[in-house]
Amino acid sequence: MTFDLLLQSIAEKVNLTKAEEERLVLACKLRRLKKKTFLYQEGEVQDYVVFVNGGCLRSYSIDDNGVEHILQFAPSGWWIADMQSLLNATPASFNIDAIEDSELILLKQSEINELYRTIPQLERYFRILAERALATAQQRLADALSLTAAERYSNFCQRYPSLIQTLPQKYVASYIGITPEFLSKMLNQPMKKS
Amino acid sequence: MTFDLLLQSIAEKVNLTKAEEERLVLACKLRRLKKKTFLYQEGEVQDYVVFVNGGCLRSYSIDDNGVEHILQFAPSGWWIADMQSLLNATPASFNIDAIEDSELILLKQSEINELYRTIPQLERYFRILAERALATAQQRLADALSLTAAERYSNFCQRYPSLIQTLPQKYVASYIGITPEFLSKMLNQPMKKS
DNA sequence: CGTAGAACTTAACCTGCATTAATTTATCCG
DNA sequence: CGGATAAATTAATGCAGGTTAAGTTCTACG
Repeated sequence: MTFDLLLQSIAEKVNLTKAEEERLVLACKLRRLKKKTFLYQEGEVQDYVVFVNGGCLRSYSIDDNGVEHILQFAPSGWWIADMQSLLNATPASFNIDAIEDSELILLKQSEINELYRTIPQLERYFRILAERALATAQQRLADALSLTAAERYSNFCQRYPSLIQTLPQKYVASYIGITPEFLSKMLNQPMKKS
Repeated sequence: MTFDLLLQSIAEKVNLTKAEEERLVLACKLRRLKKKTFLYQEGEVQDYVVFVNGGCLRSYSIDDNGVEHILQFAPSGWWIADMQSLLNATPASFNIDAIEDSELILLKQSEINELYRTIPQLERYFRILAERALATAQQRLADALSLTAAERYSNFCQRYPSLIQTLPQKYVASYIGITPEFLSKMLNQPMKKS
């Protein structure tokens, strides 16, 4: 069934009744997204929270020189959104597109707020989700401020061993904050400690 | 009253009854912290969430060379915690100390989880808090990846005009990810655009 | 007040990573 | 399979920001 992965992922954190699960599923929209096509672009208001049911998305910003900076990868089973745009209903400063052909479950922000009223456990689920995402973001920020490029690459490999296998190298470079050229050089040189 | 600022800050997001407010206050502990003294150090488990009732705290990591990297400032009215340590009950990788003499309201993580059961609105409050903090962290990460030091400084001034007035310059340097020497140079040179 | 320790400044030199550009290899798709 | 396009490599050169070190100003507090 299409919503299995979503419901299972929720069940790991909170318990919903069958009736609650059904109500939730009714609020969802399905969408397929071809590789390299956008879900959202900078400047649009992003009013959906996205669960990746299959495939892989990424969110990224584009700087003044046209260089992309990847903020997040969202493989199967992950959520992704531009929180700033979602919470304030302001134009997004990030883009989200598909790295592979993907299948998405969309939940409109306004629907979620409705659901909170009738399914308190869902609010708990998203609280837990936001707290964990915050913990991750804090750690990544600390890493960005204090580690060298080589250490950040090493971290990435440890934390996301499966992504390293499948992602084009240039995306990894963008995520850890260096150019593809420099990553290539690092990997093909007698590497130093760490 | 001591808990006015806390209750007011909660009331901006959700509504608690008087009875709920009282139950919350009963779970709180007060603590004063002298300037430059630690609330937590790296390696300890941080089991409290902290509301700053007066003064100012900061959280920061220390890298292999002994250099401090500030993750967050928490002036009066803000929350601060090491989420990783708090959620997983693992030793913290961040330090938290007082930049000024401060007065703190502490809430133990286990108490919060208890309170969620009897005060659903409190869970909503912390969901909103976590979501907003996440939005901020995402934006700061994007800035760290894509902006120059001068742009990050300019951003900081716009976003935290009051902090710029009171904070020692070296803390601002640490927050935006440069050395105090370089910040000083930037500020005393014919500055470029942005 | 005075003085000791912070905080800030200045300047010379250094380096990690960026930029550019040319070449090679991999991947997609008709 | 083959040709086009994207990804990865290599190498020369450049620069933002770091490092070190010495000097100066600020600030706390006895």
